[in-house]
Amino acid sequence: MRYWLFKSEPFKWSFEQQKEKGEAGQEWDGVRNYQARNFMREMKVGDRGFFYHSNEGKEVVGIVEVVAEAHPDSKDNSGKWECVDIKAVMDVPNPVSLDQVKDEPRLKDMVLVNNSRLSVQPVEEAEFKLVCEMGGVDTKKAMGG
DNA sequence: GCCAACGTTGGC
DNA sequence: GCCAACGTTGGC
Repeated sequence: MRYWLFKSEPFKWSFEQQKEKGEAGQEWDGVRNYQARNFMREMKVGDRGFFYHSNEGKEVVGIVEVVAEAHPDSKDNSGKWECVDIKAVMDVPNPVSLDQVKDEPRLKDMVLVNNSRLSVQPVEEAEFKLVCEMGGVDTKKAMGG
């Protein structure tokens, strides 16, 4: 089991919209970055991730789960790009802001802090757990245990 | 709205 | 294959 972070501008695709898709989940399409694509290729069904709102909010607002492994992006004609499907698992009761992440020394190595432009990122297990705790999330449930 | 950081493109 | 120019992202 690995952990990830999915970034989206809320006025393009918000966690609210993600939740409306329910158990079936939704393609995480539109990623046009090789690094991000390669991370998606590494994802397995059942992996958990954060749903992060960039630009507006700048906070971790939800927990998601990978429900389909990398497959061609249905919105792409070039054949180069792939995406996974994810579903919403639960809200983060107290969304964890970028400022909070930056203020926490134990999170200084998070990709979110060091490579803020990458839209799909890996998250270390310890980082995932800590952010869950900061957000008031039931850690066991969030981490699939 | 600005601009730094980064990734991609294209001329050579 | 290098690198300058350009476009995009995202924090501020």
